[in-house]
Amino acid sequence: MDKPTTKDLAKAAGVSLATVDRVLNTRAGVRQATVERVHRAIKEINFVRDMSAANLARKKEYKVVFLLPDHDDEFIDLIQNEIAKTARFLAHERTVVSIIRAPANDPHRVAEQIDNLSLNEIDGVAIMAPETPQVRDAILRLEAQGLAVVAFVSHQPNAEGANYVGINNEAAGRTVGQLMARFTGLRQGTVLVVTETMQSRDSQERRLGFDAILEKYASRLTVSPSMETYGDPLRSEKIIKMALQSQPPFVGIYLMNHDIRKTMQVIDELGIAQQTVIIGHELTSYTRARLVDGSIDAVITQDVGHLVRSSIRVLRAKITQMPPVASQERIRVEIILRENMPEETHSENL
Amino acid sequence: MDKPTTKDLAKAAGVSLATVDRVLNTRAGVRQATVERVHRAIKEINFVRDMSAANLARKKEYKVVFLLPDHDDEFIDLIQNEIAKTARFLAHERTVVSIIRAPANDPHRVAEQIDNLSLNEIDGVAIMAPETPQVRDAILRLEAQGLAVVAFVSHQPNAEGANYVGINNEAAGRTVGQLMARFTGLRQGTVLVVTETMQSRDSQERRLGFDAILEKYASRLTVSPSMETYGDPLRSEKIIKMALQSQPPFVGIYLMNHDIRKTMQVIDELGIAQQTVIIGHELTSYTRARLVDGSIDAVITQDVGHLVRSSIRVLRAKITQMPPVASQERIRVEIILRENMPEETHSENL
DNA sequence: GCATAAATGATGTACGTACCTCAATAAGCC
DNA sequence: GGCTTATTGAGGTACGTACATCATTTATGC
Repeated sequence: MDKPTTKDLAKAAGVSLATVDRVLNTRAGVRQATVERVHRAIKEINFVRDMSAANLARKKEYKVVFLLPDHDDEFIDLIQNEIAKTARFLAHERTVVSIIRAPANDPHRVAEQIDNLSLNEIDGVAIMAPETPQVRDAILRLEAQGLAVVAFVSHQPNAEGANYVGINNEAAGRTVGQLMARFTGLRQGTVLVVTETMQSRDSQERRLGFDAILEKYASRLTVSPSMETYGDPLRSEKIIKMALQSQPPFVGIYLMNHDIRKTMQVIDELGIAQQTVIIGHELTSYTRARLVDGSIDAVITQDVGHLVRSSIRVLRAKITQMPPVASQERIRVEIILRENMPEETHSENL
Repeated sequence: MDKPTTKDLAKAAGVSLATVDRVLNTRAGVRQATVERVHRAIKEINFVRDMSAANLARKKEYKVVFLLPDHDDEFIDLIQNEIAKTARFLAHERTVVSIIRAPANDPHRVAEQIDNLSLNEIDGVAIMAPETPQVRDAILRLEAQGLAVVAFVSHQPNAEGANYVGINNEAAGRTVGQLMARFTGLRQGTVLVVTETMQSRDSQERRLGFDAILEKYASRLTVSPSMETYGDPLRSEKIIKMALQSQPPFVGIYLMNHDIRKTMQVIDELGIAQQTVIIGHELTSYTRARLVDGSIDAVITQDVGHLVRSSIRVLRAKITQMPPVASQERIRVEIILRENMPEETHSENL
């Protein structure tokens, strides 16, 4: 038996093709009873709409936008790179992606950008921005207009409709904790935690998970209060220098933020013990080099390609009102050591 | 400017639609010069064939088969499960997958099964079987008939056409080595290596990587010769008991094979030191439980879903003679500890 | 330069769905 | 029951490609 088509559906439901079409595309002018009849028939004959044919007929392009922070750290670069790569691949699937930037630490500007999107005949948006009331409201406004929204990398727990695509940050923190506990052997001492800002929910969750595990499995270790760099190299230098010099020798350092370059420079300059365990986030060409030369011991990361593709899949599922394949969309907390480091993907020239 | 269609291509190449069709589908009866002209035009206007439309018109289903070993370990179960999940998703893409089993340790029977495939109007095969001359020849025969073949999980280095989809086993071994080195702290002693058989290339590669890293970074550790269980519980018990009792206390155990259940039972019964580091392969519900209760310290695994989907993508690319997206097909060597263990995917009832 | 074969063009149908128009029917109301 | 309105049906065209048939043009060998 071949896959049932709309024709089969019509026959099974005892209605005409036109009515099937009306039901499938939720057009007006069909009695509720008939709608239900068709839906029952759909289940009965196990009808699945051929989306390729549908898209072909629609000649519609799904327009999807990534809204990213406008500062340039390597993680953002990776994301952009991956979006570009995926974009080509997506041409085959009638999906067009583009990127918009907004100053992440200015909620009003971000919200403004989000509002602009609705003017722009767009179907879905992946938003990477810290959770703030302004952003949340802007997201809700988008959704009210029927746009599909996902929270990309940064969770937006108060904008309920926006699916989160990113790792579980608490699990990430716990994982760092576990590695820190094991890699420091039986040593005692203090672990330094450096972050850009503890304002962000992501940082808070990571810290939460990290502390919980250390407390549970490595009470020999003390965790310092989080040092906040605010992304400022001068400040970085000052506070880290202070911390490293004033305290007893550190057995470990947890670099929680994306752009650890500045922080690592300071650490380099000050010179720390060989056996100090340093763990950071996100696999970039910078952290790769650090893993190779051994100055970073482990990196916790998420597959950026997966992140991007998953966001787009979720957006498209929302736009076309299809159920998403949950299992494929789960983003893993990946542990990267020197030896399991995947090859760097050359940015595949167009 | 909209995406160019075959019509645009015809115009650009200065030929008729019929000729474009002949070239695109490599039909006979076109002068070489014309073929080249069309190809040049393809590049010029950056034409990409709309595969959904093509498939629609072809009304062709891609028939793909997974040939799996017929013994039932949990890893195979995972794979089957994942194939089933993917199958539903693939109905939308005109691809039908099925599974065939063959006794992995009987090369002749495997080869026989492979030969049977060619009778069966099938387009592509993913083969998971130990590398043997019989299997290699059977694969070459398939390819000679124009079937697409990938080597699934088990590398087939001598059947050149068969792309390998699976992790780099040497890197996997190195990764285990690195974890073993770090997790054992500064302890000295012996590391036990247990495997089903060292006949298989996969085992050899893992061992190679493992040894290399330990030698380099943990010369304090001695690695035992590989203990081979041959999948036999009685033999397992005997050799492991002997090893554990005769030798000085082990600081670590590397379980290299898929089905570690039996081996773990023996280890349980004998009772080993709490701090002995145990590392195994593949994240199954069994190893999950072991990670949770702490009796296994780490698991090296590959994303089975990714494995399955990637195989299918590669097969389809080969069948339709499209270039595969290399970066997406790279299988990562994943490190799973208790804290970064992904949720188990409920087998999603149909 | 002619016969023949090879290459190319022209045209139509099909795939499964969307979307439109107009006609036909059924339901709801007084 | 007759009227209006809400539903439903019938049929066509389109999307981009595949595939088949037949007509026409061009190249090839002699």
